[in-house]
Amino acid sequence: MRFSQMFIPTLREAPADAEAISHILMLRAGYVRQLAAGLYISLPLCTRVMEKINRILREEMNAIGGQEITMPVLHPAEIWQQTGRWDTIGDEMFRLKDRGGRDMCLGMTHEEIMTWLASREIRSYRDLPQVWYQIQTKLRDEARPKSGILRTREFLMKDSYSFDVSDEALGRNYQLHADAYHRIFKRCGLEYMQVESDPGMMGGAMSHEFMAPSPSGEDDVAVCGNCGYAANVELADSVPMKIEIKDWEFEEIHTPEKRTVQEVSNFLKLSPSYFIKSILVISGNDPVLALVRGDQELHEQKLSRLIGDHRPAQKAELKEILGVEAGFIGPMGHKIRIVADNCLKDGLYVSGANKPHYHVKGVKAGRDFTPEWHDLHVASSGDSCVKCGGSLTIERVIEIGNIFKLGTKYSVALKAYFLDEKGQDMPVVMGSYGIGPARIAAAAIEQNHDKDGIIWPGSIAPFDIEILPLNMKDEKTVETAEKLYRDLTDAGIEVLMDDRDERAGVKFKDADLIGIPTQVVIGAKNLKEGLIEIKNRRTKETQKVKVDEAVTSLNPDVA
RNA sequence: CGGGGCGUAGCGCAGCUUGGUAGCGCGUACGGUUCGGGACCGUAAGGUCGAAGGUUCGAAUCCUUUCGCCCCGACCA
Repeated sequence: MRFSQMFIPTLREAPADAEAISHILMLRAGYVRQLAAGLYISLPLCTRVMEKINRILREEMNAIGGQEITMPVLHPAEIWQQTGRWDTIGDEMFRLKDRGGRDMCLGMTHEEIMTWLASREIRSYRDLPQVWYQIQTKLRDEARPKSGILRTREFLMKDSYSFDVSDEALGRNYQLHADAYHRIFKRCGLEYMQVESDPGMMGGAMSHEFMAPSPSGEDDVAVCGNCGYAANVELADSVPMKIEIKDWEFEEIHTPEKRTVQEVSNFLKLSPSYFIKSILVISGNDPVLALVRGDQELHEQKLSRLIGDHRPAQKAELKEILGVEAGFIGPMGHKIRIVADNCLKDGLYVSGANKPHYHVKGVKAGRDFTPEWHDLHVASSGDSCVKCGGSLTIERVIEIGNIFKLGTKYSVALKAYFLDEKGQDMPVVMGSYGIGPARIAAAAIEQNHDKDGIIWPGSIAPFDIEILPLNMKDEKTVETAEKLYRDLTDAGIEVLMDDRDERAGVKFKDADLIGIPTQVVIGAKNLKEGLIEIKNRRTKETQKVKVDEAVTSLNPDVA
């Protein structure tokens, strides 16, 4: 492809409303343009990258027996009503009516439609297993689109669905997908990890996420450096840092106007880890007192899994239920349900005294209060691994893929049953598996760039090689470039040739921005000695090569 | 949805406090000189100042409403 014939609108300056590196570079290098919040136009270069990624996805999905199909993006409401998600999903679903007044929605995912198809077509255990996938547009009315291409309202997703006769069979397909995902992300040149994740509202039994470390990510994972335990902090278990057990008498301390853990901690010159943080929440109509150590954050999702939906208590409720104002709550002497983080089992602590402007020192679990024990804290750096005791670190990541064991939730709701060998009607056992190709591209940029621009991993770069004839008015340069362009193209290499009549500097700058892994620089001076330069975009290392040996040195199959 | 910020030429910005009819850099077009890391000189085109309403002799500037975009948080099947 010739640069002059390709639409590559590079920008000298980054538009002001871009923040994430991948967003800035995709705009500057002429890969995308924004249409509206969370809606992006993919320009020619980006489209090539997406095709590269999608090809890898197809190859690996086909390799595990996936069959590509294409589902509509516009869905009738009824199917979503049958699984209940029409009502549970809310504003994130784009809804509309057709001319006949029928409720419709735009697909944010395809469990329902895939299951609908299975329910009509799968009759016998002999029809199973099936793995169907598509690379299809999803639409979600995101509360907050952000970070350029990372969180958009319309995006491509590779989503596959497995249909099996049993949990064991599902387990096999689940593992096949996990293996395929590892191959996919490796081939795409990403640094990534597989972590345990919360099946959440997908209603499944087990799920994992594939995460690419990047400061632009939106999730945090806890990773054990020793045994490899890795989990989304949404569910990560951890053992908090141990504290030295104090030998305190039970005593009341006057703490005037000191309400927060931080304030009392400063006042008493005592680390926050010696405090009990007491948080009153209302679950349904019942108050629940949740306790974590002073240096911890209460984990809302863990609490939800324990006590169900809840909300923080209001000030008035707090006073009414506990008889004391916020800031001086302690776990002692209350009749309500109390749940506490495991780490409070041992040791003596400071907590509110249940009377204004007083705290107590020497509070002991089992003696002064008897809670239900659970893991209720947010894992943080420095905590210990629950599996091996190793040290946990927290990393910011971009979610690039996920796999779910769905079980029979959707098949039961949509009556996707089959007859087993005994002639019994059984619900199909399902899994669902997603990958966001645009997120792969964005993560690749986040992980591979420098001050000058993008550095694509070769497998997903828009081109393999960019040829830079530095002076288009020099006959020898042009002649050499044209021949090399033909020879490389004939050798099956994807080449972009910057044939624009631009100054050398402009070509260098644009080439670095665009990020094609290998640059071939053709300049008059070197040409006099019969040489051209091969430059590695990542290392900036340059190697001078004889013109007639160029194709050989550049062709990885030969070299 | 809560909090914050920003909308002025294709892009980046100034002008707004203290109203007087819009400017700078880059880019674009044309001419010339240049030609290995975003060249230089000259000429030119390009803006209903996000939109609507109001105040005023006069509004980019003051007031009201509204739309859009970004960031933080909540949410994220």
